[in-house]
Amino acid sequence: MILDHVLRRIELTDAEQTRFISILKIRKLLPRQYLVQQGDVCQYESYVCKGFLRSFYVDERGNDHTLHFAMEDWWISDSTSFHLQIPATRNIVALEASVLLQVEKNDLEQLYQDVPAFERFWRILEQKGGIAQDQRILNAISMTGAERYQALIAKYPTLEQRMPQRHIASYLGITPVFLSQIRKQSSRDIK
Amino acid sequence: MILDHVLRRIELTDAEQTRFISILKIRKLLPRQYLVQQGDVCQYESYVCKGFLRSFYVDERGNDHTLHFAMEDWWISDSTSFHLQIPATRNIVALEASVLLQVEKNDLEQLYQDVPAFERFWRILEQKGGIAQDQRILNAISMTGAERYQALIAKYPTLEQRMPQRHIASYLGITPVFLSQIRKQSSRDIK
DNA sequence: CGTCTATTTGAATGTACTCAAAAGCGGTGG
DNA sequence: CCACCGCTTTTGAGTACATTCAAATAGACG
Repeated sequence: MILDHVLRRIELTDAEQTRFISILKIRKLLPRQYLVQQGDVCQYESYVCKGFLRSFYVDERGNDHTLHFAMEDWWISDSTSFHLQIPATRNIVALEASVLLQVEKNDLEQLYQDVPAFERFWRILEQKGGIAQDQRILNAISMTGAERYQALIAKYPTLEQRMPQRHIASYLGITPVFLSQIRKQSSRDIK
Repeated sequence: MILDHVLRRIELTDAEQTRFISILKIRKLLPRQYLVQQGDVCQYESYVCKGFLRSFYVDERGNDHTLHFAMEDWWISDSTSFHLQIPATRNIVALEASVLLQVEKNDLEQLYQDVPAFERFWRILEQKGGIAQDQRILNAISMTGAERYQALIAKYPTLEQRMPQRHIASYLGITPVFLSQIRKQSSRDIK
Protein backbone atom coordinates (compact mmCIF):
# COMPACT_ATOMS: atom_id res chain seq x y z
CA MET A 1 0.00 0.00 0.00
CA ILE A 2 2.72 2.47 0.87
CA LEU A 3 4.65 1.42 -2.23
CA ASP A 4 1.67 2.28 -4.31
CA HIS A 5 1.56 5.64 -2.58
CA VAL A 6 5.22 6.29 -3.40
CA LEU A 7 5.11 4.91 -6.94
CA ARG A 8 2.26 7.23 -7.81
CA ARG A 9 4.79 10.05 -7.45
CA ILE A 10 8.22 8.67 -8.41
CA GLU A 11 9.69 5.71 -10.29
CA LEU A 12 11.83 3.17 -8.47
CA THR A 13 13.72 0.04 -9.38
CA ASP A 14 12.92 -3.15 -7.47
CA ALA A 15 16.15 -2.74 -5.50
CA GLU A 16 15.22 0.80 -4.53
CA GLN A 17 11.78 -0.34 -3.48
CA THR A 18 13.32 -3.02 -1.28
CA ARG A 19 15.72 -0.49 0.16
CA PHE A 20 12.83 1.79 1.07
CA ILE A 21 10.77 -0.98 2.62
CA SER A 22 13.77 -2.03 4.72
CA ILE A 23 13.92 1.24 6.62
CA LEU A 24 10.22 1.24 7.51
CA LYS A 25 9.23 0.34 11.02
CA ILE A 26 5.74 -0.75 11.83
CA ARG A 27 4.01 0.81 14.81
CA LYS A 28 0.59 0.02 16.24
CA LEU A 29 -1.34 2.33 18.49
CA LEU A 30 -4.43 1.90 20.61
CA PRO A 31 -7.06 4.60 20.81
CA ARG A 32 -5.87 7.49 22.98
CA GLN A 33 -2.27 6.31 22.81
CA TYR A 34 0.30 9.05 22.20
CA LEU A 35 2.71 8.92 19.27
CA VAL A 36 4.50 12.16 20.23
CA GLN A 37 4.33 14.21 23.39
CA GLN A 38 5.24 17.84 23.93
CA GLY A 39 8.95 17.81 24.87
CA ASP A 40 9.93 14.65 22.95
CA VAL A 41 12.03 14.97 19.86
CA CYS A 42 9.86 13.67 17.04
CA GLN A 43 11.96 10.85 15.58
CA TYR A 44 9.71 9.71 12.77
CA GLU A 45 7.64 10.63 9.81
CA SER A 46 4.64 8.32 10.13
CA TYR A 47 2.54 7.02 7.28
CA VAL A 48 -0.96 5.97 8.29
CA CYS A 49 -1.89 2.50 6.97
CA LYS A 50 -4.96 2.35 9.10
CA GLY A 51 -6.55 4.49 11.77
CA PHE A 52 -6.82 8.16 12.58
CA LEU A 53 -4.54 10.56 14.45
CA ARG A 54 -4.64 14.12 15.64
CA SER A 55 -1.85 16.59 16.35
CA PHE A 56 -2.47 19.43 18.76
CA TYR A 57 -0.83 22.16 20.74
CA VAL A 58 -1.66 22.94 24.36
CA ASP A 59 -1.17 26.61 25.24
CA GLU A 60 -0.28 28.23 28.58
CA ARG A 61 -3.94 28.43 29.59
CA GLY A 62 -4.35 24.70 28.95
CA ASN A 63 -6.40 25.14 25.78
CA ASP A 64 -6.04 22.48 23.16
CA HIS A 65 -5.59 23.52 19.50
CA THR A 66 -5.87 20.92 16.76
CA LEU A 67 -3.24 21.58 14.11
CA HIS A 68 -3.64 18.54 11.90
CA PHE A 69 -5.31 15.22 11.60
CA ALA A 70 -4.29 12.21 9.53
CA MET A 71 -6.29 9.40 8.02
CA GLU A 72 -5.31 6.42 5.88
CA ASP A 73 -2.67 7.18 3.25
CA TRP A 74 -1.57 10.43 4.95
CA TRP A 75 1.67 11.27 6.72
CA ILE A 76 1.91 12.89 10.13
CA SER A 77 4.66 14.23 12.37
CA ASP A 78 5.62 17.36 14.25
CA SER A 79 7.49 18.66 11.23
CA THR A 80 9.32 21.38 13.15
CA SER A 81 10.57 18.89 15.71
CA PHE A 82 11.39 16.24 13.12
CA HIS A 83 13.31 18.40 10.68
CA LEU A 84 15.17 20.50 13.21
CA GLN A 85 15.49 17.67 15.77
CA ILE A 86 14.33 19.88 18.60
CA PRO A 87 11.76 19.09 21.32
CA ALA A 88 8.21 18.91 20.04
CA THR A 89 5.74 21.63 20.94
CA ARG A 90 2.86 19.49 19.75
CA ASN A 91 1.32 16.22 20.76
CA ILE A 92 0.17 13.51 18.40
CA VAL A 93 -2.39 11.01 19.60
CA ALA A 94 -4.34 8.16 18.01
CA LEU A 95 -8.10 8.64 18.04
CA GLU A 96 -8.64 5.15 16.66
CA ALA A 97 -6.60 1.96 16.78
CA SER A 98 -3.94 2.70 14.18
CA VAL A 99 -1.18 1.05 12.19
CA LEU A 100 1.70 3.22 11.05
CA LEU A 101 4.83 2.82 8.96
CA GLN A 102 7.58 5.01 10.30
CA VAL A 103 10.74 6.46 8.78
CA GLU A 104 13.45 7.57 11.17
CA LYS A 105 15.28 10.86 10.56
CA ASN A 106 18.73 9.25 10.14
CA ASP A 107 17.43 6.55 7.84
CA LEU A 108 15.68 9.18 5.76
CA GLU A 109 18.86 11.23 5.38
CA GLN A 110 20.72 8.09 4.35
CA LEU A 111 17.94 7.24 1.92
CA TYR A 112 18.30 10.67 0.32
CA GLN A 113 21.99 9.88 -0.26
CA ASP A 114 21.39 6.43 -1.67
CA VAL A 115 18.20 6.99 -3.66
CA PRO A 116 17.93 10.64 -4.69
CA ALA A 117 14.48 10.01 -6.13
CA PHE A 118 13.23 10.26 -2.56
CA GLU A 119 14.31 13.88 -2.45
CA ARG A 120 11.83 14.29 -5.26
CA PHE A 121 9.16 12.28 -3.49
CA TRP A 122 9.33 14.36 -0.35
CA ARG A 123 9.57 17.58 -2.32
CA ILE A 124 6.32 16.70 -4.06
CA LEU A 125 4.74 15.77 -0.76
CA GLU A 126 5.84 19.02 0.85
CA GLN A 127 4.54 20.99 -2.11
CA LYS A 128 1.15 19.38 -1.85
CA GLY A 129 1.11 20.04 1.88
CA GLY A 130 2.12 23.64 1.28
CA ILE A 131 -0.76 24.19 -1.10
CA ALA A 132 -3.22 22.79 1.43
CA GLN A 133 -1.77 24.91 4.23
CA ASP A 134 -1.95 27.98 2.06
CA GLN A 135 -5.63 27.39 1.48
CA ARG A 136 -6.19 26.87 5.19
CA ILE A 137 -4.47 30.17 5.97
CA LEU A 138 -6.63 31.91 3.40
CA ASN A 139 -9.73 30.43 4.99
CA ALA A 140 -8.57 31.47 8.43
CA ILE A 141 -8.06 35.11 7.45
CA SER A 142 -10.98 35.52 5.07
CA MET A 143 -13.90 33.43 6.36
CA THR A 144 -16.15 33.40 9.41
CA GLY A 145 -16.21 30.36 11.69
CA ALA A 146 -19.40 29.13 10.06
CA GLU A 147 -17.92 29.36 6.57
CA ARG A 148 -14.76 27.53 7.62
CA TYR A 149 -16.91 24.76 9.09
CA GLN A 150 -18.90 24.41 5.87
CA ALA A 151 -15.70 24.31 3.81
CA LEU A 152 -14.16 21.70 6.11
CA ILE A 153 -17.04 19.24 6.03
CA ALA A 154 -17.39 19.75 2.28
CA LYS A 155 -13.72 18.81 1.88
CA TYR A 156 -13.78 15.91 4.38
CA PRO A 157 -17.35 14.62 4.58
CA THR A 158 -16.41 11.73 6.86
CA LEU A 159 -14.48 13.85 9.34
CA GLU A 160 -17.39 14.28 11.73
CA GLN A 161 -17.66 10.51 12.08
CA ARG A 162 -14.03 10.23 13.10
CA MET A 163 -13.17 13.30 15.12
CA PRO A 164 -15.25 14.66 18.04
CA GLN A 165 -16.81 18.08 17.58
CA ARG A 166 -14.66 19.80 20.14
CA HIS A 167 -11.58 18.86 18.11
CA ILE A 168 -13.18 20.03 14.90
CA ALA A 169 -13.93 23.29 16.67
CA SER A 170 -10.33 23.69 17.81
CA TYR A 171 -9.11 22.87 14.29
CA LEU A 172 -11.31 25.68 12.97
CA GLY A 173 -10.18 28.06 15.68
CA ILE A 174 -13.57 28.36 17.38
CA THR A 175 -15.04 27.06 20.63
CA PRO A 176 -17.11 23.86 20.85
CA VAL A 177 -20.04 25.92 22.14
CA PHE A 178 -19.95 28.13 19.09
CA LEU A 179 -19.63 25.17 16.73
CA SER A 180 -22.72 23.68 18.28
CA GLN A 181 -24.60 26.90 17.50
CA ILE A 182 -23.33 26.91 13.93
CA ARG A 183 -24.57 23.35 13.46
CA LYS A 184 -27.97 24.15 14.90
CA GLN A 185 -28.19 27.15 12.62
CA SER A 186 -27.16 25.30 9.47
CA SER A 187 -29.44 22.32 10.12
CA ARG A 188 -32.28 24.81 10.45
CA ASP A 189 -31.26 26.48 7.16
CA ILE A 190 -31.49 23.18 5.29
CA LYS A 191 -35.14 22.71 6.27
CA MET B 1 23.73 36.55 -4.29
CA ILE B 2 21.29 33.87 -5.36
CA LEU B 3 24.17 31.40 -5.68
CA ASP B 4 25.08 32.07 -2.10
CA HIS B 5 21.46 31.43 -1.18
CA VAL B 6 21.50 28.07 -2.98
CA LEU B 7 24.96 27.02 -1.82
CA ARG B 8 23.97 27.52 1.80
CA ARG B 9 21.63 24.55 1.29
CA ILE B 10 23.23 22.25 -1.30
CA GLU B 11 26.62 21.64 -2.89
CA LEU B 12 27.13 22.24 -6.61
CA THR B 13 29.99 21.93 -9.07
CA ASP B 14 30.94 24.98 -11.09
CA ALA B 15 29.20 23.48 -14.13
CA GLU B 16 26.02 22.96 -12.16
CA GLN B 17 26.16 26.50 -10.88
CA THR B 18 26.52 27.79 -14.43
CA ARG B 19 23.66 25.59 -15.54
CA PHE B 20 21.44 27.04 -12.83
CA ILE B 21 22.38 30.63 -13.60
CA SER B 22 21.63 30.03 -17.27
CA ILE B 23 17.94 29.34 -16.68
CA LEU B 24 17.39 32.45 -14.55
CA LYS B 25 15.61 35.38 -16.10
CA ILE B 26 15.89 38.80 -14.62
CA ARG B 27 12.73 40.82 -14.12
CA LYS B 28 12.36 44.35 -12.86
CA LEU B 29 9.17 45.78 -11.47
CA LEU B 30 8.07 49.28 -10.62
CA PRO B 31 6.04 50.00 -7.49
CA ARG B 32 2.43 48.88 -7.94
CA GLN B 33 3.32 46.77 -10.96
CA TYR B 34 1.75 43.32 -11.04
CA LEU B 35 3.82 40.16 -11.30
CA VAL B 36 0.80 37.83 -11.39
CA GLN B 37 -2.88 38.59 -11.79
CA GLN B 38 -5.86 36.49 -10.84
CA GLY B 39 -6.58 34.33 -13.91
CA ASP B 40 -3.01 34.13 -15.25
CA VAL B 41 -1.11 30.90 -14.99
CA CYS B 42 1.83 31.66 -12.73
CA GLN B 43 4.83 30.74 -14.91
CA TYR B 44 7.66 31.46 -12.51
CA GLU B 45 9.10 31.02 -9.10
CA SER B 46 10.60 34.42 -8.37
CA TYR B 47 13.57 35.08 -6.13
CA VAL B 48 13.68 38.60 -4.74
CA CYS B 49 17.10 40.24 -5.21
CA LYS B 50 15.80 43.62 -4.22
CA GLY B 51 12.43 45.09 -3.37
CA PHE B 52 9.26 43.96 -1.70
CA LEU B 53 6.20 42.13 -3.00
CA ARG B 54 2.80 41.13 -1.71
CA SER B 55 0.48 38.30 -2.74
CA PHE B 56 -3.22 38.65 -2.06
CA TYR B 57 -6.60 37.18 -2.80
CA VAL B 58 -9.66 39.25 -3.65
CA ASP B 59 -12.91 37.62 -2.55
CA GLU B 60 -16.43 37.91 -4.02
CA ARG B 61 -17.18 40.97 -1.89
CA GLY B 62 -14.05 42.69 -3.20
CA ASN B 63 -12.13 42.35 0.05
CA ASP B 64 -8.40 42.00 -0.25
CA HIS B 65 -6.61 39.33 1.83
CA THR B 66 -2.82 39.36 2.07
CA LEU B 67 -1.49 35.81 1.91
CA HIS B 68 2.23 36.40 1.77
CA PHE B 69 4.86 39.03 1.35
CA ALA B 70 8.43 38.68 0.16
CA MET B 71 11.53 40.68 0.86
CA GLU B 72 15.13 40.30 -0.27
CA ASP B 73 16.37 36.69 -0.38
CA TRP B 74 12.84 35.24 -0.36
CA TRP B 75 10.94 33.42 -3.07
CA ILE B 76 7.39 34.21 -4.13
CA SER B 77 4.80 32.73 -6.48
CA ASP B 78 1.23 31.52 -6.49
CA SER B 79 2.37 28.02 -5.60
CA THR B 80 -0.96 26.41 -6.45
CA SER B 81 -0.99 27.99 -9.88
CA PHE B 82 2.69 27.34 -10.51
CA HIS B 83 2.82 23.69 -9.50
CA LEU B 84 -0.50 22.65 -10.99
CA GLN B 85 -0.27 25.07 -13.95
CA ILE B 86 -3.80 26.31 -13.44
CA PRO B 87 -5.07 29.90 -13.43
CA ALA B 88 -3.99 31.87 -10.40
CA THR B 89 -6.51 32.81 -7.75
CA ARG B 90 -4.08 35.28 -6.23
CA ASN B 91 -2.41 38.46 -7.36
CA ILE B 92 1.20 39.37 -6.75
CA VAL B 93 2.22 43.00 -6.85
CA ALA B 94 5.41 44.93 -6.15
CA LEU B 95 5.14 47.43 -3.30
CA GLU B 96 8.60 48.77 -4.03
CA ALA B 97 10.75 48.86 -7.16
CA SER B 98 11.98 45.28 -7.32
CA VAL B 99 14.48 43.09 -9.07
CA LEU B 100 13.67 39.41 -9.39
CA LEU B 101 15.35 36.30 -10.70
CA GLN B 102 12.79 33.96 -12.19
CA VAL B 103 12.75 30.24 -12.88
CA GLU B 104 10.24 28.98 -15.39
CA LYS B 105 8.27 25.81 -14.69
CA ASN B 106 9.64 23.87 -17.70
CA ASP B 107 13.19 24.91 -17.00
CA LEU B 108 12.81 23.87 -13.41
CA GLU B 109 11.55 20.42 -14.37
CA GLN B 110 14.48 20.05 -16.74
CA LEU B 111 16.84 21.21 -14.02
CA TYR B 112 15.49 18.53 -11.70
CA GLN B 113 16.37 15.96 -14.37
CA ASP B 114 19.85 17.30 -15.02
CA VAL B 115 20.91 18.32 -11.52
CA PRO B 116 19.01 16.25 -8.94
CA ALA B 117 20.54 18.29 -6.13
CA PHE B 118 17.90 20.89 -6.94
CA GLU B 119 15.20 18.46 -5.88
CA ARG B 120 16.91 18.61 -2.54
CA PHE B 121 17.19 22.36 -2.61
CA TRP B 122 13.50 22.87 -3.24
CA ARG B 123 12.57 20.16 -0.76
CA ILE B 124 14.47 22.02 1.92
CA LEU B 125 12.88 25.29 0.89
CA GLU B 126 9.40 23.77 0.97
CA GLN B 127 10.08 22.25 4.38
CA LYS B 128 11.12 25.58 5.79
CA GLY B 129 8.05 27.19 4.27
CA GLY B 130 5.85 24.46 5.69
CA ILE B 131 7.19 25.04 9.19
CA ALA B 132 6.48 28.77 8.92
CA GLN B 133 2.98 28.14 7.58
CA ASP B 134 2.29 25.71 10.36
CA GLN B 135 3.19 28.34 12.91
CA ARG B 136 1.00 30.88 11.17
CA ILE B 137 -1.95 28.48 11.26
CA LEU B 138 -1.36 27.89 14.95
CA ASN B 139 -1.33 31.63 15.56
CA ALA B 140 -4.52 32.06 13.55
CA ILE B 141 -6.44 29.46 15.55
CA SER B 142 -5.02 30.16 18.99
CA MET B 143 -4.37 33.89 19.31
CA THR B 144 -6.40 37.08 19.32
CA GLY B 145 -5.80 39.74 16.66
CA ALA B 146 -3.70 41.79 19.08
CA GLU B 147 -1.49 38.82 19.92
CA ARG B 148 -0.98 37.96 16.25
CA TYR B 149 0.03 41.55 15.59
CA GLN B 150 2.58 41.52 18.40
CA ALA B 151 4.01 38.22 17.16
CA LEU B 152 4.24 39.50 13.60
CA ILE B 153 6.12 42.70 14.38
CA ALA B 154 8.38 40.80 16.77
CA LYS B 155 9.25 38.41 13.94
CA TYR B 156 9.59 41.09 11.24
CA PRO B 157 10.47 44.36 12.96
CA THR B 158 10.93 46.21 9.67
CA LEU B 159 7.62 45.09 8.17
CA GLU B 160 5.72 48.20 9.21
CA GLN B 161 8.18 50.36 7.28
CA ARG B 162 7.59 48.40 4.10
CA MET B 163 3.93 47.34 4.07
CA PRO B 164 0.97 49.68 4.73
CA GLN B 165 -1.11 48.96 7.80
CA ARG B 166 -4.18 47.90 5.90
CA HIS B 167 -2.16 45.10 4.30
CA ILE B 168 -0.71 44.08 7.63
CA ALA B 169 -4.28 43.98 8.93
CA SER B 170 -5.44 41.78 6.07
CA TYR B 171 -2.43 39.50 6.58
CA LEU B 172 -3.47 39.09 10.20
CA GLY B 173 -7.11 38.52 9.28
CA ILE B 174 -8.41 41.70 10.93
CA THR B 175 -9.71 45.04 9.67
CA PRO B 176 -7.51 48.14 9.36
CA VAL B 177 -9.80 49.93 11.82
CA PHE B 178 -9.27 47.29 14.43
CA LEU B 179 -5.51 47.22 13.85
CA SER B 180 -5.43 50.95 14.46
CA GLN B 181 -7.15 50.39 17.81
CA ILE B 182 -4.70 47.65 18.73
CA ARG B 183 -1.80 49.96 18.00
CA LYS B 184 -3.28 52.77 20.04
CA GLN B 185 -3.83 50.36 22.88
CA SER B 186 -0.33 48.87 22.81
CA SER B 187 1.42 52.25 22.53
CA ARG B 188 -0.52 53.29 25.61
CA ASP B 189 0.54 50.08 27.42
CA ILE B 190 4.21 50.85 26.85
CA LYS B 191 3.98 54.21 28.62
C1' DC C 1 -0.70 73.76 -2.39
C1' DG C 2 -4.29 70.73 -3.50
C1' DT C 3 -5.75 66.10 -4.25
C1' DC C 4 -5.80 61.50 -3.19
C1' DT C 5 -5.31 57.82 -0.21
C1' DA C 6 -4.29 55.95 4.38
C1' DT C 7 -5.05 56.10 9.18
C1' DT C 8 -7.56 57.44 13.24
C1' DT C 9 -11.63 58.16 15.97
C1' DG C 10 -16.30 57.32 17.58
C1' DA C 11 -20.61 54.87 17.84
C1' DA C 12 -23.53 51.11 16.86
C1' DT C 13 -23.73 46.31 15.51
C1' DG C 14 -22.52 41.64 14.92
C1' DT C 15 -19.63 37.74 15.78
C1' DA C 16 -17.68 34.68 18.86
C1' DC C 17 -16.45 33.63 23.80
C1' DT C 18 -17.22 32.55 28.83
C1' DC C 19 -19.66 30.56 32.37
C1' DA C 20 -23.08 27.65 34.08
C1' DA C 21 -26.43 24.25 33.74
C1' DA C 22 -29.05 20.70 31.34
C1' DA C 23 -29.42 17.06 28.16
C1' DG C 24 -27.46 13.28 25.49
C1' DC C 25 -24.47 9.29 24.76
C1' DG C 26 -21.35 5.46 25.51
C1' DG C 27 -19.26 2.33 28.24
C1' DT C 28 -19.09 -0.52 32.46
C1' DG C 29 -20.51 -3.23 36.13
C1' DG C 30 -24.11 -5.12 38.81
C1' DC D 1 -30.58 -5.61 30.59
C1' DC D 2 -30.55 -1.66 33.07
C1' DA D 3 -28.52 1.86 36.05
C1' DC D 4 -24.94 4.71 36.76
C1' DC D 5 -20.82 7.32 35.75
C1' DG D 6 -18.02 10.27 33.04
C1' DC D 7 -17.58 12.87 29.12
C1' DT D 8 -19.46 15.46 25.09
C1' DT D 9 -22.80 18.36 23.19
C1' DT D 10 -26.51 21.61 23.67
C1' DT D 11 -28.82 25.65 25.50
C1' DG D 12 -29.16 30.20 27.48
C1' DA D 13 -27.53 34.53 29.22
C1' DG D 14 -24.16 37.95 29.65
C1' DT D 15 -19.69 39.77 27.94
C1' DA D 16 -15.70 40.68 25.12
C1' DC D 17 -13.73 40.90 20.72
C1' DA D 18 -13.88 42.57 16.21
C1' DT D 19 -16.59 44.72 12.37
C1' DT D 20 -19.18 48.27 9.90
C1' DC D 21 -20.21 52.82 8.70
C1' DA D 22 -19.22 57.54 8.73
C1' DA D 23 -16.52 61.42 9.54
C1' DA D 24 -12.20 63.69 10.82
C1' DT D 25 -7.27 63.88 10.55
C1' DA D 26 -2.87 62.94 8.77
C1' DG D 27 0.49 61.78 5.06
C1' DA D 28 2.22 61.24 0.42
C1' DC D 29 2.73 62.70 -4.17
C1' DG D 30 2.53 65.50 -8.09
